[in-house]
Amino acid sequence: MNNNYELYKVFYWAAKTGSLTQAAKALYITQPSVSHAIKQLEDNFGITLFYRNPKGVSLTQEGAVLYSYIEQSQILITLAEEKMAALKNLDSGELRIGGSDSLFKHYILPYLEEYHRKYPGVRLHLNHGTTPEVISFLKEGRIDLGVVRMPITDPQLEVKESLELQDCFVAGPRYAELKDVPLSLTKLQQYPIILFSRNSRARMAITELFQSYGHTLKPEIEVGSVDLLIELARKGLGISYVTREFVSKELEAGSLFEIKLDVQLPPSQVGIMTMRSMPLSSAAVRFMELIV
Amino acid sequence: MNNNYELYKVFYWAAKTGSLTQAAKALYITQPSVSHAIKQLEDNFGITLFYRNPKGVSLTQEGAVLYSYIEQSQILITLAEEKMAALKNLDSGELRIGGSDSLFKHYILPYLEEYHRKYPGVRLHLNHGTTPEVISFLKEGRIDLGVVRMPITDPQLEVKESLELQDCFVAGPRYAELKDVPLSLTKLQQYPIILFSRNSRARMAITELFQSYGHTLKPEIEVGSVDLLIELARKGLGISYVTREFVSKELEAGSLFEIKLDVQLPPSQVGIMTMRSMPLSSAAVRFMELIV
DNA sequence: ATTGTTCATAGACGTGATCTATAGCTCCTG
DNA sequence: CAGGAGCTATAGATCACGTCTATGAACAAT
Repeated sequence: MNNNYELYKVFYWAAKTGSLTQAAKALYITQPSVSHAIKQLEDNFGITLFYRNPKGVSLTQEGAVLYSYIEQSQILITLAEEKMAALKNLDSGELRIGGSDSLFKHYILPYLEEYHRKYPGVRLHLNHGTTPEVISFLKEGRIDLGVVRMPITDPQLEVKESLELQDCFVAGPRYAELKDVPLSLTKLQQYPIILFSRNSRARMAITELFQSYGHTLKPEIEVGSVDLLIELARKGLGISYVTREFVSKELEAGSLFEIKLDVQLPPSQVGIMTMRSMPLSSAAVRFMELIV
Repeated sequence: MNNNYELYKVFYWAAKTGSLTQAAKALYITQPSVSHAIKQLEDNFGITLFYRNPKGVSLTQEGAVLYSYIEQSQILITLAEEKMAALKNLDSGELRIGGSDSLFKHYILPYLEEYHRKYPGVRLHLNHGTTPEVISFLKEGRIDLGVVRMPITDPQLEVKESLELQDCFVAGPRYAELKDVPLSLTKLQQYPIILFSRNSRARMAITELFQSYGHTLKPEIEVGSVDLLIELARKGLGISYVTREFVSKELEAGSLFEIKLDVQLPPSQVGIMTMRSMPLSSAAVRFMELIV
């Protein structure tokens, strides 16, 4: 009694339509094939499933019992196929992105809006965390892709550089005297420096830079949010180290200005990380296409 | 996207075991076959269903969605197959018999007891009614077989004669003077006759017999139950026309005696009716075997 | 009678599921 | 570090079996 499950599909349609001929049409096969399939089922079970009437077929007692199970089963399969089709053309599904709040706000957000407009059926999840946390999320399968600062060296990860950012020091009107005057690192350190407190890539990069010039960077203030970093600089509490692209509005408006240095600050790359071994969901693939 | 449902069986086992190799073993096919089947599903959907890990496979997001549907579907099919096996070897199912109460009580009952002992899983239904009613039940598919008096001439019905009965007149001690004295029909009619009231085969037969001898049978009392027929005769209220085999106990005990007639009363046949066009359920087939 | 249904059966055909063999990969172990 | 033991993927050959066409048989309706 090892039935090919395909036979149940035939049985389902035969029972549902009450006609082997109709079932054949629904399944795009010929009537003898249906006849044969039903016969197989009946032989395998050793039970007659249909009465053969002059104008079709009808279920026997036992056939009706079988149908009560098979009907549900077939409906589930149909639903499954519809669901998969929906997932494929992104009428449903979900996209889970990991990264820092600032990147979300200033880089990812416009793409997310566009994505959501195109695929309103896809549920969006944002998980913020530090770069190592985001990598963990990825490896645990909790997110589809991560948006972080380079460099990432993990061999398990596929990283695609997608955006170049330039970090810089900015200050508010209070320090107007520094405007347009190239500053040395030594001079800079005489002012209160405001840095991002968390162990971020950007923080590490600037610390290393100072060290390579023989300086030690000691921030006056440390904050946990990029927005706060900007706010504090505007209010004149010090000089903030921020990503230039994230303060473009303030720079244009004049509420902040960039401090020129006599050394070149290295640009930083933003990369999109994915797990090398894990195939991307369609939802994620489309987002990647969008962002490039 | 027109998947062979057999593929879902493979998918189910692959997902369930987390290993194509294990799935292959469960399905008694080879690992490449499983590999191939999964690939087909993935190609047809255009969606990757499994992550290929070094020690097996695991479901992707989309694969997990599919699994949630397919798992239910497959469980239903498994249940269906178990149910059908149970129906086949009569661990479940039902047997529905139509007939008269007297035949149930005096003829069918012992077979029903034996049947129930052999197949306790089969639910038994008895539907009593007159012969035409039983025939209707059969044609409406409300019973599997009918037990009735012959003759039955309906061409749609298959009838198997299974028992010969002899109807006779019986009386109680009150009429002891009639014992062992052959009686003519004319004489008989001088006594109060008790007949079954309903339009039964037995009643029709005896009425016809009287007519063939130029008499008209006018019962003093009519009752609707064979038991009452017997009871009234015992109490001396008249002479009952009953089936000899159904009063064998009373005849032996002496509470009733048979009245000899100078004419031969024709025997009557009991037949088991089934619908010619409808295959019998296994439960019914077994019962037929038992009763023959 | 005749025509149009229905399902069943027989036999031929060809696809496609399954097989064997093998490669590539990771992990574990001596 | 080499070798073994897992795992899955791929290629190519084979043949079972699902599907087809053609036909029959039974029944209903015109």
